Amino acid sequence: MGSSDKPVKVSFKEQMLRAREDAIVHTVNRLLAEKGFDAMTVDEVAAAVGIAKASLYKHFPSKEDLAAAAMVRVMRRAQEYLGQVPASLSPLDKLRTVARWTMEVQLAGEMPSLPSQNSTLRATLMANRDYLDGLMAISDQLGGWIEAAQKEGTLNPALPPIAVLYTLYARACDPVLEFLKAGGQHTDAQIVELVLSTCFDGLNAR
Amino acid sequence: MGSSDKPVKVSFKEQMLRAREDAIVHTVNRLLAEKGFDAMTVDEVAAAVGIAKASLYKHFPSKEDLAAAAMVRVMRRAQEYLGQVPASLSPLDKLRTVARWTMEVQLAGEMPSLPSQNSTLRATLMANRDYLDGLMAISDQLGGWIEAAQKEGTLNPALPPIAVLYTLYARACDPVLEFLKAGGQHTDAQIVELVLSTCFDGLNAR
DNA sequence: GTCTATAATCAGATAGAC
DNA sequence: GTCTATCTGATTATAGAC
Repeated sequence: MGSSDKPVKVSFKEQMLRAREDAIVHTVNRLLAEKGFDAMTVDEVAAAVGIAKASLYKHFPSKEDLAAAAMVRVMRRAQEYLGQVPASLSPLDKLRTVARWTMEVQLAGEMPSLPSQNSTLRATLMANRDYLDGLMAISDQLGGWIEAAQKEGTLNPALPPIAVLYTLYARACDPVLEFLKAGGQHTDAQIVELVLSTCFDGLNAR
Repeated sequence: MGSSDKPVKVSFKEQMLRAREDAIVHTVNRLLAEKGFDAMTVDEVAAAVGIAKASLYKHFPSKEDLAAAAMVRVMRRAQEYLGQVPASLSPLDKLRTVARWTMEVQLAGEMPSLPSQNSTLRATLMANRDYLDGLMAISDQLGGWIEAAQKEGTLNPALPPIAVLYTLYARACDPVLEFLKAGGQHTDAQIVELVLSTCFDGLNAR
């Protein structure tokens, strides 16, 4: 910091640092999706990235912060996706598109399973400004589409919007995808459409 | 074993043993539902039951077997419930009733979260005869109802029965229930009916 | 079978040289 | 910042007395 004589070199170093941290977070994201927070070990992360464990701790102060960075990354990716959803779509189609995207991310092995129980990760996330801001922004945008779709009469107006929102979030880490994939009877695309159908159309005949 | 002179006393001792093990398994079941397998510690279990940790290991050879016993118990409870579902109900109503029951069990804090990832627990469960038998029996019964409901035209015939089965299983540990409960805006009964509605009727308006 | 005490291991985190 | 080597605490599991 403060070296005003060699801006180019500093910038380069910072670029390398950034790239390294990106690689770390990417690896953490994958492992988080694959095994979950508890089963993921810091040794594993270090080995996968190809650096020593102590070096990891120079970048992130704890395992929780490591995971939090990955969760923040997911939030950012989601926000980017939301930003490019065609405005021409109906509110319901926007929601369907987003749900489809989350499932595709999950099938690609890049959707961290949410810290369902009272883990130490929960506390870290709830204290993380970037994570909470992202979550709020996403919830607001989806919430708007949900209410619009209900006004339009395409989404069941009897459901509280918050319940719809949670249902969509839950579909992003639905174990049904994993089960069907393990069954080996369907392609990824078929699995996505199946779960999308059960989510929006329900199990009942129409 | 083999004491043919004091059958009464032996029976009593076995009864005590059985009761103790029931208490253990019940505690494990609760902790498993509350925190999951990884976060649950054997010390915790021992403390909650009120016996020494070493005593636990006289009953169950490992933490995995402890958890497996709890999972087997859940399977048995499910089979008992299935056995008393009124035969007079339509196939669809049978499925709805079962789904409602699993959600009530979850809200009561007695539904262990499934070992979603490649945990050591998975291996133990897949080698456990009682668990697998129970799972098969349940799947067969539900599978029959699913196909009947599809033939009847009340359940969407376009869905592969296995996908419907997995969807019902997944609803048994749906995080939406926990989320809505944490929100504090709905009673347990309302939460169950909400999720039941989204499951069978879908999010779309009808 | 129950206990106390302890072994054995593993994983998160750190020290200190370079 | 990166490394090797180490510390520390938590956790599964066991030894051995009663």
